[in-house]
Amino acid sequence: MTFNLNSNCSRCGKKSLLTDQVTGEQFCGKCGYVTSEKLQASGPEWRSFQKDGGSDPARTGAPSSLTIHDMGLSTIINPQNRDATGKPLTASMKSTITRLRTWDSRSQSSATADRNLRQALNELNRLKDKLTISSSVLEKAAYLYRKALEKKLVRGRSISAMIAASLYAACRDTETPRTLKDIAEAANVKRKDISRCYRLLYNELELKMPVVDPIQCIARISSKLKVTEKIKRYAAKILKETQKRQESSGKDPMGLAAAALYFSCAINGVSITQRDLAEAAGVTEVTIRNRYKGLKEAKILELDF
DNA sequence: TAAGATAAGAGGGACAT
DNA sequence: ATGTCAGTCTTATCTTA
Repeated sequence: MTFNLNSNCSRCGKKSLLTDQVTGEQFCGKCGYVTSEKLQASGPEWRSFQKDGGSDPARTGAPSSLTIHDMGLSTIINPQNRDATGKPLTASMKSTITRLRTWDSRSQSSATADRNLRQALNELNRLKDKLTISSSVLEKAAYLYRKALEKKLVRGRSISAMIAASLYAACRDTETPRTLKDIAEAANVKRKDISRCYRLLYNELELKMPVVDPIQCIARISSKLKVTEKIKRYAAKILKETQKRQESSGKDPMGLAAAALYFSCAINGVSITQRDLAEAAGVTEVTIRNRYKGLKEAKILELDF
């Protein structure tokens, strides 16, 4: 969308004519009067992505036109539901993009920001497949990244670290149990970098995150192991008790859940090695032992549920 | 072989300077 | 802003049952 300061609105007379980049309509920003429905051929050539394999950055933009103040480089998100390689988007990505288009049409995004966003969304799409993320979480992640972009938080940081951090934040917010480690492995970015970006998002966007519930983690760990419902329920009871006694603050929720499961197995006569449990939970055996020791010292294990 | 113990090192929060 | 401190978690190695 761009200002056309040379002409006046023929209804209200104000110099506030705007051009819709998609339809080419000219309308007045003050009174809404549409002055021209003629399609001006200044729309971007989206073909360039699909034809050239998308690797040439010089060909990613629209053809510039001097008739518009920004030379036609103000962008919209590609109205075709295809990714940068020309493949159709998945259904969940489609809804994400649809929402972003709405945002996009309302803000004057720069070409670089748009390119950045597109690259990030590509990465996000990749992560979704690796981590099996639901579409609502995905949208949240895209939204957060968008906010980060607006606040210029991405400058000087890697796109993949930032989009991974956005995804992690979205998972935290929706109580989807994914650890920093999970995401770091999927994104091929160091855990430390993602965590730094996450903290940045957390502070700058003033996010309020619910604390990770270890009970949620039980399901996640036991899905990788074959564990009966009974054992899961027992482990959940242990965790509820530790939460009640404030034994759980500051501890890795995955470690807590793993220790509770370990004990639950022991009580129910199921033998399971700390090693397998540690692997499924993504923590070390030492951590499980420490949490287990903590449970013993708190006498939680002496309770009869 | 599984589990426990110990030690060194990393990263981040709280708090003071 | 910067440094220190206590607490957590990880990695590695050794010991114990």
